[in-house]
Amino acid sequence: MSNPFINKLCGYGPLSPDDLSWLEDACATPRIFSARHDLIREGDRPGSVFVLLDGWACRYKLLPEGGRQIIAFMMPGDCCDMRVSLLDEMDHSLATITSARVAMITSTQIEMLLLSRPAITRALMWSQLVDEAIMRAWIVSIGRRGSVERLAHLMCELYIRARDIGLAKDNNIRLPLTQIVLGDALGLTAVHVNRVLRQLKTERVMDIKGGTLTITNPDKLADIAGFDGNYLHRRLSSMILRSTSVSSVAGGRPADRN
Amino acid sequence: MSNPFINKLCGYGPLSPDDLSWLEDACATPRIFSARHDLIREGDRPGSVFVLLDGWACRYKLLPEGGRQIIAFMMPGDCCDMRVSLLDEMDHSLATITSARVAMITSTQIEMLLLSRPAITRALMWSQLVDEAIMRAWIVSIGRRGSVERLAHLMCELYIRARDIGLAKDNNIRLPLTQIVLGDALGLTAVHVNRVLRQLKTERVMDIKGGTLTITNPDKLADIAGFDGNYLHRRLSSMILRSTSVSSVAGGRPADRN
DNA sequence: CGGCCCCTTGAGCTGGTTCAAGAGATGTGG
DNA sequence: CCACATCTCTTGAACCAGCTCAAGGGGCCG
Repeated sequence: MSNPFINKLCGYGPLSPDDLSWLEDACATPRIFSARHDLIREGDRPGSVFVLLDGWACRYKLLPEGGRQIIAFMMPGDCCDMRVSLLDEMDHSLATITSARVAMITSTQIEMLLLSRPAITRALMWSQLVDEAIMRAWIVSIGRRGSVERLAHLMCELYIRARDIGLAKDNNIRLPLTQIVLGDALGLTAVHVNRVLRQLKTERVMDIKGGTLTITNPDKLADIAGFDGNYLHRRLSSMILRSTSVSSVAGGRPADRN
Repeated sequence: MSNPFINKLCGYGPLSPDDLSWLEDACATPRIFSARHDLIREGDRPGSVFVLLDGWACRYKLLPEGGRQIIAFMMPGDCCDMRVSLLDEMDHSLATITSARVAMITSTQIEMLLLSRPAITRALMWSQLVDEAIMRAWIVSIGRRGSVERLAHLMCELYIRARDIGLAKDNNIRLPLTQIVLGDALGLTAVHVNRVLRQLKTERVMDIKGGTLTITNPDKLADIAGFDGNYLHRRLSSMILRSTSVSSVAGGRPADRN
């Protein structure tokens, strides 16, 4: 069985056979967690780096009043920041969404990696840069996009990411996210997520049914979202979803809004 | 004149005299930029790492429809991610807010740093982890907090950060942000920012006047914001603003919202 | 079979937006 | 040093996107 984490890192730069076997070893004894299980909580001392080998997970924070905001989705191959072990306290939590297979790399292994495995370190840096770029995109979405655009944008992101790790068939991906979870990620109510989904379904743009996302009209979806995938910094794969309408932005205008 | 960047890094771990002089050199020839000047734009190829020595700056993204979302504020001592030079294309822009003195460290210098200056590298990692934590906090704020809490939370963040670099006198900090800029950061309209500010002023919590933020009632501000500063991962300074109401969250509850 | 989520839909409410217009600021050139 | 132009701030009034509350239906698991 291939390791999605290793596949992903390979996409970010060439790794030696030594590197590969180091990674194999590090992932050799994954643990299985059930769905909706906290891997680590805000306030905990970070022990090891989590690498998601199978299933879905998310980072989230809870609010005093009881609300939850999801900060990132993790899918197979994703891992949490390799530098977390520097911190003495987690500032957010990590939980599975589905049941999941996760490898845990100890901080001593990470230390070793940083010292003696520059190629892996570099690949991990890439992967972290992408994760950060995704967070920036979330801030923009939540801050400035309406609910339809926002949901469309997230679907574009998740579709491309799933596609890049070989999880897309036709225009389908597995998307085991309830409307509640989507709401917590998008800063919306589950009720409103439901209405937005219905609208997009009615307009023959996309549909989520039975844990599967089907993108009926990719161009229209990307157009609604104002999606420009450059922030995902994929080097490899060609992209199906490409924005037709947004390219003009890149051109740029001065910093005139102030 | 002391270098706020070096001061900040020193706060994250001990640096040798060699490290210090390396940093001095790297910052030796800063450039001055006028206010509201783009340092680098989305789509540009990143050339060097920007280190803000004086003034304020921000990261932002523009939307197709013309809106702007600010993603982060930078104050003296802050720098952009040292790994950006890995990327072939910026996914966001960087602009000054006030006139600013900024050092530019070339990617070759960064390469050298990564190879031969582990203590600096480590300190930079810390600083990046904090920047990421701040982004997470922004996602939570924008996604789940009402406008008053949201603005209060941002003010707590900026106050603490300014304070930690010695820019606070009493309960004042310089805050050269227009209501438009605040709106672009908070995902709100300038008009509504104005109303929120008026409310907080009327309630004797805080006030922004003439480019200066005055926190009249720190406890109440932190309370409104639901502010818990742990995410800023300060090791050093004691904290004036501490949340009285939020500690219960850390305790935790299972991942039961799904 | 029963219970518990999750999804779905409706109706009314509200926080924040939009539009508009006037009053400070701030800066710039003569 | 004044006059003018251009921002920014402020306030009001109407509107609307998304929320809240509520209630029924469907699917999955024990």
